[in-house]
Amino acid sequence: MRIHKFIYKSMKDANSSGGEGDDIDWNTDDELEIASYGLPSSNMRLRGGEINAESGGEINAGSTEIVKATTSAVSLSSKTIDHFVGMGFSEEIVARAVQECGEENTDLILETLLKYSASSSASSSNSKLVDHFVGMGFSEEMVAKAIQENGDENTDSILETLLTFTAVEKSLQAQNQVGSDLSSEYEGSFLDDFSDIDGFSESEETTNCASDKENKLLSLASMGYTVEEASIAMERCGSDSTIAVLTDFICAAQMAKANDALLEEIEEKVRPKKLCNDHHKHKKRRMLDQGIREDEAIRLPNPMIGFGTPSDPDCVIHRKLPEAAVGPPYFYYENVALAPKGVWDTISRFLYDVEPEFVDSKYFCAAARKRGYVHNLPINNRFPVLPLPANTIYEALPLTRRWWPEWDTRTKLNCLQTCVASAKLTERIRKALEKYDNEPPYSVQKYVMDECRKWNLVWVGRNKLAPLEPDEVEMLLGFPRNHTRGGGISRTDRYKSLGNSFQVDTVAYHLSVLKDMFPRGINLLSLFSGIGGAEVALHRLGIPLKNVVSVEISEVNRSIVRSWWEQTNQRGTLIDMADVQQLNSDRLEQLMDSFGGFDLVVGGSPCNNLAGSNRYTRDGLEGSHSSLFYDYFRILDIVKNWAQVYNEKKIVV
DNA sequence: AAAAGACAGATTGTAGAT
DNA sequence: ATCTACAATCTGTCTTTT
Repeated sequence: MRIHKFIYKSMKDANSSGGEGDDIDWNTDDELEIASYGLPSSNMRLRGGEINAESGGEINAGSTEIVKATTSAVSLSSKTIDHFVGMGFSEEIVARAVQECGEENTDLILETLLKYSASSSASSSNSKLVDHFVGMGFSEEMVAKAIQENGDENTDSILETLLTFTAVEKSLQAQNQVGSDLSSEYEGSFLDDFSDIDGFSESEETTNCASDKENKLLSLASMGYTVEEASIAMERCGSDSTIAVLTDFICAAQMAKANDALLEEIEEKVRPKKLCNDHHKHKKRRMLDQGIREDEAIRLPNPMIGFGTPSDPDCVIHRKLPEAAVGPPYFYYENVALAPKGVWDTISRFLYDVEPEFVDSKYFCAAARKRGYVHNLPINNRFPVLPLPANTIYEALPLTRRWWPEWDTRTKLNCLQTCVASAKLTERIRKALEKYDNEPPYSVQKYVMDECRKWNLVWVGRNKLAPLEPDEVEMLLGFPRNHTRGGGISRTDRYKSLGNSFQVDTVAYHLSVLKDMFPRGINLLSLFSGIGGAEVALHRLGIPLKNVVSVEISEVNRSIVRSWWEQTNQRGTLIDMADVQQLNSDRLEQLMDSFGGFDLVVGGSPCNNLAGSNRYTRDGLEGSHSSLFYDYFRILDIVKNWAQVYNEKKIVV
């Protein structure tokens, strides 16, 4: 508990220049500077070589790890003193501690400093005690109540009580998200209600899981993060995540918020000028605004060909990956390109600041599919799988050619989605067209074409349009015929599974560089596998699949992949499971220990809260499904850390 | 109960015009 | 530089049918 007290205090001190209440309060100049350049989490990462062990419910375990990581990450020599002073210790004390312990052993120095800190706070008088905790950011009222309950002797239990108060208060606020103004109301009432709430929480949360969760929450709170941040992080990353992963998450979230705050700050600065000198300054503000956004925000390329396509292979010859991103293991993450603003910035920031490769599959096949791919694969010497797919609608669906009118100039289909047009619609179109013997007037053509583009209709007879058959979608996406057919899957589910899948030729092109690197095959971790687009792509490339761990929530999809696996005479092992959220580090490490880790981690997390077609719950990356992205990150991070430790061991041996 | 059918705009970015 | 029109979009929910 002492350690927490200290860290909490030092964080608060470091952040004293701004921020209050629920807002993220990290406003030191250095951090804002980092944020303003859109720089990565990698600079902020608290990742040491040996912090991937799960904390076993001990309240101190998590934060001790962080302290170790932080200290070992800092270079020794003259910077040591600055480092600890920056943590909130006085220069005098640090100097003494360094003298006592030597410069080398930063852990020991920290321990000594903590002892100093603890003994000094233990000698405080009562009023000093109140000030002490108020200085930490607790309200006077709360502190008084806590001291009353615990006496003024035991500072540890006082702090514990305060943290519990805060946690309860915050969770109350979170539950009643009526508005930010409510906090003052709660401040008045929480003390009276507290005993009841306490009883409730104790009776409800007595399982190990819950107490571990609570401990982590408290650990994070004591590190200076708000309980709100901490609980969001635990929700996103899973409650069994290590403190390191959780702090990673929070840091990245803070980055995002800081970026927004910075923008607002600048706008605030310029806004008064706009008022006194309307037109001119208005323009200037826009320019400034756009200037920053252009630097910050990820923009979609036009044409959307990424780092090259089979027909145009040499767009970008070389790229430099951020160090934290360099594999092995290799990773490949996919989602819709046309996501709400800021989504790709967040995704990229989490995935080690790798720039997404945006590719439209219309450069690979006869249907468009605008997707972003974040991966750390080499991009030279890619090659397409053979046979090359049909490149136009005519080639893909030759029987439609006969009925295709002159005025329908489409050569490519639009994105293949999960829903198809109704029979009613195609009937309306037919009736509209039947009024005319020859070519319909422009207005009708326009109507028909709009519907054709919206629903991907194709001509199957005179005046007769139809949605694509599941077989045709299969073929267009590069899957073997009947891949999703039979075995108990309905037609509707086929459309749904296919609509949510990879375009195999596109993905295979990107993955093709692995063939020479892994002639004996790879171990694959496939998250959100769907109908196995990645597996099919690798198989079609002739890359042997040794061990495949496939995680997919839909039972019919798992069955499709299993069936494909058996039909293609695979020599490897397919392990499938349902829920990425249930895939914890213990299970992962057990798997990785058994066959030597993963060579590739593929995943396309749910897009339904990002996709433009969603009228109801397009909530962005924090949506109930799309937030599973954070599980991709969590799991990838575990795999990367495992690989790092594994490689270090290999070097030693 | 499961499957199929019908229908529900908004958020983006872009190209062209002013 | 702004404005405007236009195009694209791995969907959800309710109702009807099987």
